[in-house]
This record gives sequence, C-alpha cells and structure tokens, in this order.
Amino acid sequence: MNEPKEQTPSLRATMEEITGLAKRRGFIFQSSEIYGGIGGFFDYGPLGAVLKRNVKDAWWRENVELRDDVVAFDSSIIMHPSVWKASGHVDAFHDRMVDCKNCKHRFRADHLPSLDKCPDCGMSGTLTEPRNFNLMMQTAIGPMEDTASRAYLRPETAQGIFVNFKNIYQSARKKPPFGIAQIGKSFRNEITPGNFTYRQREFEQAELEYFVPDDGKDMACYEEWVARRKQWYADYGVKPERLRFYELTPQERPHYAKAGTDVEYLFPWGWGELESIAHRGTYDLDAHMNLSGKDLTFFDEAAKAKYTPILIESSAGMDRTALTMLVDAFTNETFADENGKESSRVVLRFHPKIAPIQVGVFPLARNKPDLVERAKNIEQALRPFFRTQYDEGNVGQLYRRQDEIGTPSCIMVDYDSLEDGTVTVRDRDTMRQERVADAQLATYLHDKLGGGR
RNA sequence: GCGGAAGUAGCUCAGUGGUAGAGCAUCGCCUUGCCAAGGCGAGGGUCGCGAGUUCGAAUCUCGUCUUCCGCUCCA
Repeated sequence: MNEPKEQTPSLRATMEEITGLAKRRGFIFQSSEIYGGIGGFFDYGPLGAVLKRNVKDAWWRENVELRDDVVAFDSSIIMHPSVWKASGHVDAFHDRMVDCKNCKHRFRADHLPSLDKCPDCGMSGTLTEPRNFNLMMQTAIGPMEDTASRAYLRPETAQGIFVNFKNIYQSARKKPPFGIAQIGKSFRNEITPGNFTYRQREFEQAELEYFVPDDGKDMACYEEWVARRKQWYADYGVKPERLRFYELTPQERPHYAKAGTDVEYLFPWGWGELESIAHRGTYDLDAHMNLSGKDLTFFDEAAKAKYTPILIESSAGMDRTALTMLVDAFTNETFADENGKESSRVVLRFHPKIAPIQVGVFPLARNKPDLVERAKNIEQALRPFFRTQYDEGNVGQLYRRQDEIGTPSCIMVDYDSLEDGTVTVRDRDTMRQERVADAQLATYLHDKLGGGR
C-alpha cells in the first residue's frame, strides 16, 4: 500500500501460468464464458470449489467451532434499505463525480472549487456534468416493475450481524466478550475489476464481529485477534516473507476506528489486501441505534449502568484467501532426475488441509485386473476419511498430474502389493516413496497429513 | 468511466478475400512398468458476438463484449 507495485515480467508470467493452470485443471473459470464472459465474475470448477470450501472450513473451524465465545450466523443478502443508510453506504456510494474531457482525469464534484475549470489541466468547459457513482448493486423487490421498491445487494456481510445483534445475544444467551461470525457473498459494482479473482463484483467474505465490554481491555483484545489471525496464516503454511500485517496510521483509518491492521499478501502484481482487522469502537451499533431508535446496549450489573459494547472486527476475503493459497502454493521446478536428465514439474504445495485431493491411488499397470481392483478397493476404503482420487495410466504422468493439483500423497499398488499387502506412498514435495502395509495406511496418512478431511 | 493493445481447438499460436490448420493437452487401444514429453487412432472450432461491404469474410469496415496495460476509483 505504501510501496511501488512490483511488476517484473517474470512475475506477470507467473500469474499467467497460474490462471492457465486454474482453467486447465478446473480450479477457476471466467463466468458465462460461452457468451463472451462477464467482467468481475468467476466460477469455481471441480477442484476450485473444493479448494475454496477448504479455505472457508479452515477459517470457520478456528474462529467458530474451536471457540466457545463465538456463535455462528447467516443473514440474508438483501436487507431493509435503511440498513445501508445507517451504515453510511448509501451516502458514501453516491459520490458525484465529474470527468475532464481534455485530460481524462476524474474528480469528486464536492472536492472541486468550481465546475467551470479543470484543476489539473486548467481548461475551461471541459468538465462533464456531475454523475452519480453508486457502487452498491441494486435490485427491485416485487414482481411489478413500476411499483417495485429499490433494494440493495449487501456490499458487506457485517451489517447483517449488527442489525440482528439483539436477537443473537438474547437467543444465544451471550454477553461481552463474545463474537458473531458469518461467511457469505457480498456485491460491489467495482469500477475496475481485475487481477483474476482478486477484485470481483461478487465475492465471499468471512467476518468476525467480536464485542467487548468498555472496561479498558479493548486494545488488548484487538491485539489478541491480530495475533490469532497471524497464527492462522502460519498454520496453513502461507509463506511469511510474502505476508505482512500493516498497521494503519490514524490518517489511514476511519475517524471512529481506534486501531486497524491490514493483512496483505505479495501477489505477482504487488501487495494486496486479504483481510482487515479493526477496532471500530461503538460506531456500528451507535449508527443503528440512532436510525432505528432501538436499544442495542448491555446492562452492566456491577456498575448498574448501560453501555454499548466495543467492536473488534476481522473481515477477510475468502476468494482472495483461496487465490493466495493457489499463488503461494505454485512452484515451477526444474531438477535432474536419477539419470542426470533435466526434468521439470509444476507443483502446488498446498497445506494438506487445503489441498482439494489429499490422496491419489493408482495401479502400477492399468491393464492388470488384480492391480486395478486392489487400487480401487484401497481408494474406496480411504474415501470416508480423506479426499481421495483413483486414477490410472503412465506412472510418471500420474505423479505429474497430481503434483499439478497439489495432492500431498500418492499410493501406488504394485506387484509386491499383491504378495505382501504393502503399497508405496509417494510424497509430493520430496518425491520419495515409502512402503506401508495396507493395514497401517489410514493411520500413516492421518499422521502425515495432520488429520483427515 | 477514459486511452492503448489483443481475441482462431482446453493451452500456445499459424493462417491477410476463395474447402479451418499445427504442436501440446484430452479420450481409446497398444507398449513400457516407479516419476511427463514411445506407437496407432479418435473427438474437439458459431474464427469473441452483431451488423455492413462483397459472388464469397477468420481476413476489409463499423458497433459491441471480454481480457491485458496505463489512468481513475477502491467506503
């Protein structure tokens, strides 16, 4: 954010390799491709859908399932228009903009001293009429077009949590400190979508809204969440040198925020924001109390007084995180094989929990029924516990194919397997093989992959 | 939204007004049998989309969409 973008040709080429792989192997496709595509929208293919689900599951597990102080939530995409008035989105999304027809620069109308003269090139009469830029997507509620009322597709998931705050804490019998988590789609009419799935018009967010009492420990709580999120990225193997936690200066954060940290990843085109962790004070609940007139405060038994809880928020882009996993895992290796011959392979070094396929199972020869049947049986036996895939064909090609989709372990059923009940397990990263008895396979893989599905 | 460039098979590209092509990839068979690029065969293209010019358009013209680059924007 404060550094020039890194745009070396080799990094650009890397991004092209990654988008090519994403399409070829079925991770990510452009939406509506047969009609020429539609800008800012993407579809996840068979492997990509699993990758993204794994990313969301990993987030959900750490932030909800393993904590007794965070509850789950899932709000509707379309909400009462007043929600967006209270949140400030309606006003913020209606900045009136003017363009200079001469120098092509664009300005906010309310920032210009005069609409007669362009402040950049100095030409008179070259500015367009102010136009509204509404970055919220709109739709209409009701089947009759003329009587339908305007509504917005949510530009963030957080507001659904705020407006349900009272419902949630009463029904879940929670009081601060506690959190509410939600993963869901959001929509923004981005002016310039681009950089693959990094900036989309429809995207998925994972948001954690953690409410704490106003007892002076709020900053400590904020620091704890930053530390937890740091640990999360480390646990899932994101390269530390390509990840940074940028502490926002007071000028960079909104006036009501007491602190903020942007989590950024070094993509091939430069640093890009994945997540924002913020101390937002009482701003959001205050806004809804003001407009709705409803009380969203807590009563402090000790102090015998009402208070508005302070909000610590973490808001992470799931598509961006999935893209990070893909980019971070991508490796193009060249090496000398056993005969000294130059060889190469593309490997996605996914964390085993993130990898779409965890275990590939193959017969050494596809035209030997004994081997095929044995391999298929092993794959079926492991399927309830691991994400598995059976395949057959040329040995080297099988391994290369699994490397390219990031499968951490591959099992080969060979002629010895038929004699002694063992198989070889080949490791993605080292390419080394180990003989393991059939009976021990599940525990062996469980240890190696750090758990099952 | 503005300016520039590009768009032909899944990918990389050839094809400049006259029958739609190659390599790789995919699928089938054979061969080999522990780390891709062996043999034979097959499938796959509204030439981004829509108009126009022409006897005839992948090719020329206009529009449009998408992508990339640079601006702009990024609550």
